[in-house]
This record gives sequence, C-alpha cells and structure tokens, in this order.
Amino acid sequence: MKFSDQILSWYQHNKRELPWRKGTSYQVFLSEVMLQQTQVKTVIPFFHRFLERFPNLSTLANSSLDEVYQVWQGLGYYHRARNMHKTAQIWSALGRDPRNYAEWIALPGVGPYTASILTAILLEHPAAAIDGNIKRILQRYFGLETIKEVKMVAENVLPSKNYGNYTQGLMDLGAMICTPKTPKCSMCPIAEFCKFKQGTWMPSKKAKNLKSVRYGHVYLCKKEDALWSVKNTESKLLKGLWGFPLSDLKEEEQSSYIEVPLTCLKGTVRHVFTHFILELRIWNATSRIEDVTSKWSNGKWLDFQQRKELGFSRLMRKIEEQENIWI
DNA sequence: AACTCGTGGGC
DNA sequence: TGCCCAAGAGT
Repeated sequence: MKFSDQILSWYQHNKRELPWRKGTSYQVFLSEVMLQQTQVKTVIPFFHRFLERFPNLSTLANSSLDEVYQVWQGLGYYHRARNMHKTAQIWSALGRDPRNYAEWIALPGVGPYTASILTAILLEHPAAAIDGNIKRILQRYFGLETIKEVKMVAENVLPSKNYGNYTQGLMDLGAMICTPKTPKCSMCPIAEFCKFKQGTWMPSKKAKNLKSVRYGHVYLCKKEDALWSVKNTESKLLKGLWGFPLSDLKEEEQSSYIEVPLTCLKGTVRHVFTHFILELRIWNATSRIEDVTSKWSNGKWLDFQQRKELGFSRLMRKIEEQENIWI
C-alpha cells in the first residue's frame, strides 16, 4: 500500500476528536494560528474562550486589538494576536474565503505551514504542509537530513485526493505515535519500512542551547487599591500587553535602574522564556511615586478588578498574584 | 540566515 | 529538577 494510503487508513480509525475539526473556516484558521509552537492540550481552553468572545470573523474584525490581547493573554507569542486581528479585517473586507495557497500566505501571520494546511483542509487542494510532526515522520521514515530533502519528499508522497485528512493523519501520527522521544513504533502503521525503526538512520545531534540570564527591576507603586500599570508599546517582548513599570534588561545583575534610593526590595521572580531566563527584582516603589509615574508617564492607576479586564502577560500576573504579600 | 518571540507539557 | 520542544512566522 502507498505511503499516503497507509496514513489515510490509519487516520480513519485512530484520529483524535478535536474541537476545531469539522469547524468553520474561521474556526480552523483560529486553531492553526493558536497551534503554532503550542501544544494541543494548551490550546483547547483558549480556543473555546476565544470563540465565546469572537464567535465569527466579523465580530473579530470589528473588535479592538486590546480586546483580542485580553482573550489571548497567557497563550504567548502575542504577535499572533496582532496578526490575527489584521487578517480578520482583511479577510472580512474580502467578503469570501481565500481561494488558494497564494491568497492564504498573503495574510499576516500566515506562513508556509499555515497556508499549506489551510489549503489542504479547507480547499482540498494539494499542498505539502510541513510542521514539526511531519518533518520528524518523513525524516525518520525516509532517512532524510536536510529540510530541502524533506520538502521534496513531502511533495512526492502527497496523495491524489483527501489532502486534508492525509495531512491531519500525519499530524496525529506524529503527536500520538511517532513522538520525539520514545516513539511507539510497535503501534505504528508504517513501521515496516521505516529507516528509524530499522535502525538504519539516526537523527543528527543538535547543539544544546545555553540559556543566558537577563536581569531587571519591576516597580510597584500603590495608591489606595490601585497599582501604577503601563501598557508595553516599546519593546517587542510582550508587546501590546499591560504590566508594571519595568526597567531595561541587562546581561549583568545591577542595582536599581532608576537613580533613587529604593531600599524596599520585596522579592525576586524568575521567568523562563524560549531564548533566555529573566530574573527580576521587585520593589515597593510607593515612596517614589513621582519618579516612577513621570518615567512611565503613559500609565494608569488600576485596581485588581480593572486589571482583570486587560491583557497582562503571565510574567506580570505572577508578580500581581503576590501583590498583597509584598505591598 | 540567524534571531526573536511565551508558556507549559512531559519526562 | 532541568531540559527539550510544541500544528511557525516575521525580520
């Protein structure tokens, strides 16, 4: 049996029931954006929450970007929220669904993978989507090294129909059987001719990435029940989200960034990002309200209830959670 | 072409 | 625990 037929046959009997399968084009699109670099299990609650707030394309297109950030908060990679909002407006103005790969990939936040899989699932046109799962399966099965080889093979093994099911079949196989660590080869429908299973191919080792630490300071100023809060419009990291006044980040530990005698250190917080570790010192800067509010002048006094209505990053929520202890 | 961009699952 | 890495895209 052909490679693609084995995948299709396995998928028919083993597919996962996921909330976006058999959904509208808008729902499938939303799921694909949320799933970029994010596990299915993490996405599911966010997916439902998002649809509750923005049930269809036009409600999203007509919303404000801040509302989108509010619903997206905690999911990470916030440029996705920004691009989704833009794409919704373009798509909504178009008045119909994109008709092919070129129209999909022209949209902000839609790259080669997302454009391919939407073309396959929604249009049933041939398109070789390559994500982490599919790359891993093809590399193992055919013993491939470079991404160039993977792309060629992916095109060559495409079926002649059922492109959506075939692609999702590969994804499910990658997520459930052909996992990165300890794949379940005994349950795999294509183990017989797999070069990895046969032991004739092994993945090349990756250089391990050493995560550097960056240091900074967060300043909490309290007035009655409110904390001085600012929206990040400057740095790309956590852009568009709200938080508390944050110093520039440095490679070395440093004394307080603003030149005032802050003596009331309340604690530290460590937060792990993809490419670095952030360590912040948290200050009670209430005695320096003037300094802080003039340096971060575009802020607001927000109480707990008001902050709940805005998009805060997980990092800032972590700090906020312990506010009562610290202040 | 590397870097940047979040957060949490899972082992 | 610390570490890899997840349905990648933009620059």
